[in-house]
Amino acid sequence: MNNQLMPKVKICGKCTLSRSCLKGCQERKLPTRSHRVYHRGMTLYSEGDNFDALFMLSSGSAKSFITTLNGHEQIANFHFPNSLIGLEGFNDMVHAHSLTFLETSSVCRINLQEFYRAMGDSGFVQAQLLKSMSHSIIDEQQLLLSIVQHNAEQRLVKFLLNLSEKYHQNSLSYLVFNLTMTRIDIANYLGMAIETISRLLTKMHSQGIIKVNNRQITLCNIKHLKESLQ
Amino acid sequence: MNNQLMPKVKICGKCTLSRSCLKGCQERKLPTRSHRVYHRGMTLYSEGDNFDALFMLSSGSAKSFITTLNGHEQIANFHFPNSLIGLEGFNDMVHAHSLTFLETSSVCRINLQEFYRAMGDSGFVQAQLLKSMSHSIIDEQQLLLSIVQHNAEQRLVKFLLNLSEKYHQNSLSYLVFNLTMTRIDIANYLGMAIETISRLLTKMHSQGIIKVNNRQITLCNIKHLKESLQ
DNA sequence: CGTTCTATTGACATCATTCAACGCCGGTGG
DNA sequence: CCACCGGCGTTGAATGATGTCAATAGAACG
Repeated sequence: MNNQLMPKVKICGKCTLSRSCLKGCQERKLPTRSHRVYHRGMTLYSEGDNFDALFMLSSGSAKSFITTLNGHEQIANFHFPNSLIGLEGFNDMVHAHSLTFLETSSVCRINLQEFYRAMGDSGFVQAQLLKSMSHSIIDEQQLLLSIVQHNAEQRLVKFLLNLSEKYHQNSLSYLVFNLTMTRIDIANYLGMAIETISRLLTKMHSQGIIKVNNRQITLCNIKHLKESLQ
Repeated sequence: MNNQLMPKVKICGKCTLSRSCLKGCQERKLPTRSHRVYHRGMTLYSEGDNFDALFMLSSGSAKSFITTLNGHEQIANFHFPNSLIGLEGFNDMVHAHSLTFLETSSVCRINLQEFYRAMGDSGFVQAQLLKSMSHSIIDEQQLLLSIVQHNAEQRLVKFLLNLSEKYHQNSLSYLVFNLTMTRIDIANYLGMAIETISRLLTKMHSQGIIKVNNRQITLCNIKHLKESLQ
């Protein structure tokens, strides 16, 4: 049902592990890259910025959002490690979103020119990029469908299960984890009132399905959660 | 706001016009292609089918949808001429959707192997594909945002404006056009009850903002429609 | 240690769904 | 040609889920 793998592009097997991948990448004619650390609230790029690089989130988390005409921020996506960031820039070569970090995060910058070169050299890189973009499309659509045909509680459950899965993919506990985003962010993302989020969390907590302790969530009954999505 | 261009890949300038593009494509080492006509209700591919080709819709319209566990059909997208179809297949090389036609339509099949070859030969083709996929991502997100932060009337208005724009891009009237999908399809797509669709259309009709005559829609006051989205 | 952001809870209002009845239209068969 | 039927669309009344408003409390940050 929601066994969606995060988009992954393993251009350089060492990248998510260490900075030493730079050398390896050069040897294999793969894009050179530079790592950098950002802190909560910092911005990687803004809507309309020139699109000259892709980014791989090595650790931490971020939100990408657009700003509507009336100045309202609308979150389009949350990002977790091993997520390739910036794919929407290929459309008209400027970033369609802004991206800010939710916590201290490490990012790997992949220069676009070098990325193109790597794509030309390697069918593998090319296939991985297409796969990644294709996956983004499917992911978006999954989210869309889940919002369209689920009620508020189901949306929230689905959100929690997706988070759980993403943590799992990064070898973290999928039963106990911390929300790196505020309820405001969640409400914004899911298109609900924060009061509704709060009420639903409280309700599920008192039903023993989950445990809520500020930002820390424990999934006590995953089976029940999954079944509630039908 | 919603000046989203349809994804377009102009590999062969003649393609949308005639069958003679085949020869031209071969000369330029571009993907060979075969045209075919489908009628209302016919299926191009189904969820899980092997992904071995992309498709370009030359004329007509179609819907792509997934089938949920309980057998419910959920529409993910409507497609109009010059739309590149099947991009979600790159993820795991099977189609993630099913696609059926809403009316008599003409489709151009682009063999995947040849498409890969063309991508290798031509940076232009490669760039156009990336652009197209990137555009799909943005499109999805736009839809998502509009659903998330708009009420039922605004969603419907946005849907009509998007349709209008797509017709415009295909050199058809953007003020008067025919819906090729049923209200059931629209309701499904927008995540609303068909009764709500019906009521809203009636309401806007009686307010003189639009005219509704069965499947024919006339936008009488585009300015007002756009403003209602804020 | 106070200010600001974030989160919870209750009372109330409202928009959208659900259920139900009915009309329209096209196709099919007697 | 008419009668019947099924899919599509409209309309009304009642219900319910979710948003809004308001008050308060807790957490985070300087």
